[in-house]
Amino acid sequence: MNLKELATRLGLSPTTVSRALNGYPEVNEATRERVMAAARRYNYRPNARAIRLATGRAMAVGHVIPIASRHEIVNPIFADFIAGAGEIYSRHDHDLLLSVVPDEDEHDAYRALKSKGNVDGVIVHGPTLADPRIALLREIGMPFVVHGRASEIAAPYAWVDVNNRRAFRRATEFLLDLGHRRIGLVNGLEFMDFAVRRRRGYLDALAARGLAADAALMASDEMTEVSGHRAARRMLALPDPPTAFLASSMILGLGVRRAVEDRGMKLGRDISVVIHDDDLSYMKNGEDVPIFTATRSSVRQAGRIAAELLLGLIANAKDPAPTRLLEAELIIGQSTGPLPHA
Amino acid sequence: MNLKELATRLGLSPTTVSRALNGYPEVNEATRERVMAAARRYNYRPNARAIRLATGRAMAVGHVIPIASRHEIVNPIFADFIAGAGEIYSRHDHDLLLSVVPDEDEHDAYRALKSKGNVDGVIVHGPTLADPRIALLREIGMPFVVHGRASEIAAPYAWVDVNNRRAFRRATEFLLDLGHRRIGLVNGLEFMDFAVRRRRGYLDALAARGLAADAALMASDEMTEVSGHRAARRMLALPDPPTAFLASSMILGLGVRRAVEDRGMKLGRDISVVIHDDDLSYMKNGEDVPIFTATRSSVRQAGRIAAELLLGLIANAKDPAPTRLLEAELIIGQSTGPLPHA
DNA sequence: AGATTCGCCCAAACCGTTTTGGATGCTGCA
DNA sequence: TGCAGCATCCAAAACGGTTTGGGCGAATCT
Repeated sequence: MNLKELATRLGLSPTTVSRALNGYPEVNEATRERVMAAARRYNYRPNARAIRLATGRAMAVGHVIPIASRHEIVNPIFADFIAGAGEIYSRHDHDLLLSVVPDEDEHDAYRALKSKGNVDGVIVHGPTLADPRIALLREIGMPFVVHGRASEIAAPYAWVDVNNRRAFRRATEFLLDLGHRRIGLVNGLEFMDFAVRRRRGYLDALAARGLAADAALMASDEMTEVSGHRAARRMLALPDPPTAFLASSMILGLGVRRAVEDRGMKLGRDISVVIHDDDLSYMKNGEDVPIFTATRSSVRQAGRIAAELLLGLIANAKDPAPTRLLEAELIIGQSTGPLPHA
Repeated sequence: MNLKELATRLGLSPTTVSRALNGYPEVNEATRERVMAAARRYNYRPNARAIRLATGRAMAVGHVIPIASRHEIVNPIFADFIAGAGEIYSRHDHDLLLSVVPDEDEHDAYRALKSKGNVDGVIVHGPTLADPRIALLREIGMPFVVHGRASEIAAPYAWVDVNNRRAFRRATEFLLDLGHRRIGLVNGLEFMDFAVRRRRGYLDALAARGLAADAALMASDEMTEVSGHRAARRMLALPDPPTAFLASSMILGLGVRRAVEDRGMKLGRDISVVIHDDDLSYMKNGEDVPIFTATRSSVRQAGRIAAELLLGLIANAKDPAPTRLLEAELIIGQSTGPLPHA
């Protein structure tokens, strides 16, 4: 069942039927009803391929997820971010196109997306400090919103980000207030922008109290349970080990906890840990009382916001690039306590 | 730059250019070279929207991910499965369309996908025992591959699944061989097919040794850290607590571990735990020596296989439904040990 | 009453490809 | 020489919608 057939069945022209269905004003309300009814009756749904060709719009947005060829890690926050974004897309009748590409092919992927015309815009995930994708997308004229920021890029662009620096500054201050002086930072890879901001927040807090940073207490690696464990174990074996940790994710935090418990110590009593909690649906930080003290910011909500900004940008590309800075809340859980006196 | 313009620039008809680019034999090899060169030079890429309309194929496959409205949990294995599948799709020039829908709208979502024609086939995730989507998809004539199976559906359909029953039987036998007699099962929701099969495997092993199952030692809930913790805590508080656990996922296992350590016990010494390990990239089960003893099967690999089967099915829809049963390997880690004598 | 506007509808062009059904000229063979 | 066969190319018709640019009668204005 297509437009033409529906039109002949109704004794109308395709033009009128199209207009009736799309809510144009120049069609009699009675015939509109008639058309609507017939469409429902014959279960007519306009062919998406034809619409896309006719309108020149893809009615779709792309998410390119690069797979690093060395360490093939899929970002675990991805699922929740996409769930949030997808919610918005389907509400606006847009499709979500996922492109999984080896990271060396990423630029080609964006160019192809543009010239083949199968998306109207893209979300950029996991920006680095001077992420080259931003310049590329501007160059090829593809609307985009970055999830995160790229500190070293001055020109304006659209983004949604958590205030990572402030969050980690507050978290560090919280630990300092509890009396901790040796605080280990278990961070993500520091060519990622968010990781750099978090370290900066941590250093800010130390500096504000006149404390020197110790390179041995700062780890930067992939955000897996295993690497969290490795980093914490190393630090705990130091002659002057940390009494508290700051971990960049729940998963890293789980690794830290394992390292702590391997040494027969107890979280929240012997060792304090604060994590950043992305509020992942499958990785909830406890039920009523949080497992970990955490800086929390829902990545799903970030996905929703990013999607909304992008759709807005697609609708009128001339708008100035929108930005949105989300504040993380500090929630107190069972994993922190005052510095135990030795 | 489009076909027509490229054609006039070359002094050829669109027909010939199209054929040259698509490798049809009825075009002179010299002119083909010329066309190819020009296409590269002008960076011409055929418009995907037009191709789709002209060929009637969507060149895309859909993944519908239902969001349960009550518990809004995104399946954490999703990211890795999709990464695997996406790898195959991009190799075959297909797009991956993600549809995030509230689960009560899922049927509509499939129908819409079909009648709007924006995919050629779909992957069905997380089948239940008598999953209604299978009948629906067959009815509307949409090629599909199920990730998992639906035990109560007799008619043939395409699927990729792990041998969950055998995996859990082996895991249980492994614990029994270590001397454990009270083994707690921390399972997923048992309207999910995989969860039922796993319980069956567990029960098989018990029955084979003439052991009675104890309902108090079987939990079934969402697969989150928190619910793993809750289930294990409850069981450990029993008058006759388990000495070993079988957990349906790494994340559940982490919850179990927390419950064990909450009671001051040590994994692998006081309490044994075997998990099912989906080999998620961000949740590796240790590096050289596995953290958990586990039945392992890569969900990413399953994604690759499912994608390949689906593309095959799309290419010739008349083929009999392909199926693939993957065996999990049992890997021995640090989380299991002989029954400590009381 | 005649001119103008308005409400409603339609024919045809268009989007950018693929595909159908020839057309043309050259080669080879009887 | 005549004709079939082949290699190579092309015009035009799809694909299924949207959009442009009217057309036509009835209502409104002057």
